[in-house]
Amino acid sequence: MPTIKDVARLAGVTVTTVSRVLNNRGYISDATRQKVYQAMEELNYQPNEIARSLHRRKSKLIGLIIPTVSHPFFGELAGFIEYYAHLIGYKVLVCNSLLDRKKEKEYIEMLKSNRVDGIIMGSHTLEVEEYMNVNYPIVTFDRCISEKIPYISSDNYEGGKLATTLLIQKGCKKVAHISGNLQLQLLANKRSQAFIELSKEHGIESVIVETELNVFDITQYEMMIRHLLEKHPDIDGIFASSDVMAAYVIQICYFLNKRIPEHIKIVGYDDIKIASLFVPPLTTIRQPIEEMAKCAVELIVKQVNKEPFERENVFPVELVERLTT
Amino acid sequence: MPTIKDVARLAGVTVTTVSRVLNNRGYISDATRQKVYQAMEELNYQPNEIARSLHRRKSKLIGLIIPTVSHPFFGELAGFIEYYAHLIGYKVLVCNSLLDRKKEKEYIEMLKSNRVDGIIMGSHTLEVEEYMNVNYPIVTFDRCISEKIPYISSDNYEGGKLATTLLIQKGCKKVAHISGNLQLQLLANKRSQAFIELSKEHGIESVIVETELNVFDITQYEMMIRHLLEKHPDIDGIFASSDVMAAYVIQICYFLNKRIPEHIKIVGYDDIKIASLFVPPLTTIRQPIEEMAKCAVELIVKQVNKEPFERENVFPVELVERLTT
DNA sequence: TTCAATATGTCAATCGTTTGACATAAAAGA
DNA sequence: TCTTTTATGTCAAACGATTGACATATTGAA
Repeated sequence: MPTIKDVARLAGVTVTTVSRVLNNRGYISDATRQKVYQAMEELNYQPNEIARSLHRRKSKLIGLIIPTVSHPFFGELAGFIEYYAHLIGYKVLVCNSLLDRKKEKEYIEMLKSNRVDGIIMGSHTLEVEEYMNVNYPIVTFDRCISEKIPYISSDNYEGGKLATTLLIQKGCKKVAHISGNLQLQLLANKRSQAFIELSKEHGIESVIVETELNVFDITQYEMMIRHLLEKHPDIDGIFASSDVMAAYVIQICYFLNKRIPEHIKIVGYDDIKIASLFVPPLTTIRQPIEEMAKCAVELIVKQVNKEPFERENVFPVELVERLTT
Repeated sequence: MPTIKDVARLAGVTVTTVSRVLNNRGYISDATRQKVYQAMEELNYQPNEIARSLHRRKSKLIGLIIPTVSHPFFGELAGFIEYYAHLIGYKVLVCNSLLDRKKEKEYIEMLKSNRVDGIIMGSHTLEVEEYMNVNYPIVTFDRCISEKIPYISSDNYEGGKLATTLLIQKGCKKVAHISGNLQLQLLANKRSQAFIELSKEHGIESVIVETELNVFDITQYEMMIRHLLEKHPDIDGIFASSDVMAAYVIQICYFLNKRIPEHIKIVGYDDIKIASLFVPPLTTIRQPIEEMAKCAVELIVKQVNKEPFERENVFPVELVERLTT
């Protein structure tokens, strides 16, 4: 691989000059600039970003830790994060924690070693204290870690409220909620909180089942939902805390010959792309994933540049009514 | 951030010694080793991987270029690639080309600048020649670029054959195929080729519609499929070249009151996780995504280590029969 | 006692780039 | 003509780690 020296030699100038054209600083005549460009072209020269990073002590790298990019919600989130990062010259190092505490910790260490400029945390199995000595620009999804660390979330309470209210309005007499893991101190728990409060407020019978940690044990999900519907055959409304979860519900209802929305109504959460392709198309609470992703990148950049930023970034949620309610 | 010098100072040894314990080379007494570890602990020291990369001229970075991680197939692929890369100490830089030629080129340049150890290409809008001066370990998904570059694909012809044969066996009289973009020189085109040959061989009427490049124009897909089914209302079997595409088909059939599988049978391709959650659950051709991802990482590593490797890596495909046929 | 193995230190180059300080020379403006 | 401005060069340190060559000192074993 050619270095800046090779370029300098070929262009008949010094490395200082090459560096000057590379970084647009100091005086450079057009003639020299052209010579240098030509030499770079000829050698197929690419400045070594590693050396640059080392020197300027900025890697232009953002670390992204999520449960897994293969989950549609996080996949879309990661896609947008990478999109907005790329727009401003940042690269994204994707880390799939699989909600494994050990991996999550390893990844944080790894990202620190690689001197990423910031970390976006969308996976939260670690204790709050563990973040204390991460003296990095950091942004959190759906979890409030400390006074200093900014977080991003959708308006979870409002989302839970919209979902629950819709079910009640549509005439449900007994509603169920499939929540995420409530042990983790996630802001998403407010969805469940809203569900509980609203159904109580309206005097509607309600039941909650909680999801285990291991996100992708398909048969386990099936069992759980099946069990729920068999134990409470009179459930006529379900608020699932994610669209993927709602997909399970829809399918099980199909096998149980419960017609949607006649016998049972379903509301999801997230509004991932494929939710509109379910049969029937899923009514869900839309999180503005793109805006949230953009915000995450901006929050990292602001911290890098030592600009002021908002700590609380709660995004409005929207009820997208399709055909499951 | 503390450096190796700070550690040396605190431990009362030289940087050479610290480096020796860090890299496990030369003689080191247990006592010194402990002192050094303690100093590292105390300072919360993380060796600077950027400096290391610069010196050893290996970044332990793999670049992954795909259309977008938010597409379920590529999301799952990316997830597994990251998983296997992480197992052996590699990190993954994810690049979403959005099938934009310019972005794809930019990303290749960027990855070269960042001196990634290898590139996994899953997005192919570029001309073959453009790859010529990528003198990197490289692996390709579903495209054969040159004599030297290894590629990975599923047994596309066999997949197309299995799908088409199944439709015919199940009694379809007029079958349709929704292909990807056939201009791109992808190996996936063999799915279409098999479809054409098999339906002709069995004397079955067939029709093909081709997908445009812009992957995610939802309404466009809908229009296309709707148009297809309206123009040919007697189609009773569809082979979609991806599960996502099949999801569109299923939904449109639902709206058109075509019952699946009674009136029309559908086969997808990929077997993404969510395909089993469709209603009805999708019959599809399974690509062994995990094995393919593992292979991609291994092929990069083998090239990095200058070990011999296979150029053609075609993975067997499996018919997963669910309820749409 | 002597030799080898073990343990650590010293020194400096290297990876590829940036940058500051300074020198020099040509071109341009007053 | 004299002074700026512009254009380039020279030199060397810095970023943070690795490594080879060599020196020295302490062990322990023969």
